[in-house]
Amino acid sequence: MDPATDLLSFPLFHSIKKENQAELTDICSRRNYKRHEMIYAEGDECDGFHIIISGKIKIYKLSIEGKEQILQIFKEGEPFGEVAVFDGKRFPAYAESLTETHTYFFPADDFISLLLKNPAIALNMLSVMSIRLKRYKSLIEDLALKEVPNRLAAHLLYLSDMSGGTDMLTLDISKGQMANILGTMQSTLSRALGKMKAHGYVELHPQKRILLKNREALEKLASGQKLFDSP
Amino acid sequence: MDPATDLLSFPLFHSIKKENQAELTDICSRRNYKRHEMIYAEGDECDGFHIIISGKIKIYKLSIEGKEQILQIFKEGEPFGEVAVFDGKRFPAYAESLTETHTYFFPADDFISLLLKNPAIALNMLSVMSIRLKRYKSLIEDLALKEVPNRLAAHLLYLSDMSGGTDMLTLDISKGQMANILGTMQSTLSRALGKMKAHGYVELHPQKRILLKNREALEKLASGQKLFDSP
DNA sequence: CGTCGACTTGAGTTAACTCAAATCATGTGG
DNA sequence: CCACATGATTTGAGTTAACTCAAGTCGACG
Repeated sequence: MDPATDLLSFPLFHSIKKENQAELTDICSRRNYKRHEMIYAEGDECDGFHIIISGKIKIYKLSIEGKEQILQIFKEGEPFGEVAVFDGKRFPAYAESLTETHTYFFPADDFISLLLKNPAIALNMLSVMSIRLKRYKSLIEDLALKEVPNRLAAHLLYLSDMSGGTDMLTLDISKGQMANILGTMQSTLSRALGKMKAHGYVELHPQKRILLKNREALEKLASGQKLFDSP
Repeated sequence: MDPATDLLSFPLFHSIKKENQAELTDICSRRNYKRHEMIYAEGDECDGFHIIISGKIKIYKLSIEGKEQILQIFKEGEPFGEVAVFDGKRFPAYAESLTETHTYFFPADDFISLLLKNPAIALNMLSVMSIRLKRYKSLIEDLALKEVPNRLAAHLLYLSDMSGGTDMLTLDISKGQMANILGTMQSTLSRALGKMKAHGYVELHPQKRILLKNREALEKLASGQKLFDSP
């Protein structure tokens, strides 16, 4: 639990210079959140960003009627809230813990001056943000160009990738939350999953588990092809 | 037309160190594209990124049926293609010139080593990418949570912002391309604009010009409120 | 003035939405 | 260990925004 060694284990800081390691430890502080606690709201002034030590949080937007669109779910090791650090002032979305969560918090100004002394970390940060941009681009593509079953297939395959390519997924969120990631309703998601089951592409098991049975078909769906309702 | 002074005029390079200015000039080269030329395709290996000297390009995704979703349109002074430089290997979307376009091209490796010597430029780049992430977040929000008329209102107000807050917009793209930005069909866009006109929110003028007549109503629409079909 | 691409309008269809009811899981206290 | 309560999920029925396809109109430009 020594912060110094702890911090260096995050990929973001691997390449920090020896002489700045103490500074890194100094500027960061620990923050703790209970389940379902608001970490920041859209429009809040940005004071810094977090790296997750343990737990799980969601970044989301709210419509005027209160419907939510989840932009991303972050787990241990991942930074969040960094956008507001570099572009200026305010958080562009909400952040809320899904489980009990512990983070290291880095004040914006201190972190920027650390970056100026450690360009390698700035490069790491650029790479983190690049990956995020990429993900957002494909989310936009999905929302604009694909229908729900196709988005669902893409998401299932993504989840499988994230857990090392296994065919037996264990969802760590409710199906309602998953619908919010896919930009649809719980009932629509349920029907889409039902159809996939009927076609033998997946099996639904208790305790939020889903078995992928026909990867090939799912890949086709994910790439935008329509496989349902042909005959 | 001296590249050296030219390059320094881009905000990205304002803070470059004196001793690296020559290097900056050395590594970059000029590229020229005719109207409607493909600059790179999704999945292409990334060799570097561009800054636009003059002209206009679109970044877009294609669905399997060939429908396009425009992610962004870039004009003079803006960098593009930088995501692939920092995260690795391949371009996540297509880039195509909309008009005759001239750019400075920076090879990825050379640029990264320049960044390591000029952390301030890395910070500028982080800020550029932060702004992009923010824009994508709100595009996702719009696509997932709002209907076409609301997205249209938001986009009109955005265009007005971009041109200094004027009420008389001059579109620099066709309505068909605009529909692709909004994630909808040309015909749907046309109907939505028609409704806005009928309600007196906008006036449609020849030569791609649109006059915003009721900003307040447009703001309400943009924030997700439904104003149509009440009586 | 004619032609070509851009835009609008019309008619019919559909994916996904809303709202509501029914069912299923899970955890708790008796 | 069972019965019930609570929340999550599924199913049903009706509605709607937006889609497709097609035809018609406008407008810019040679």
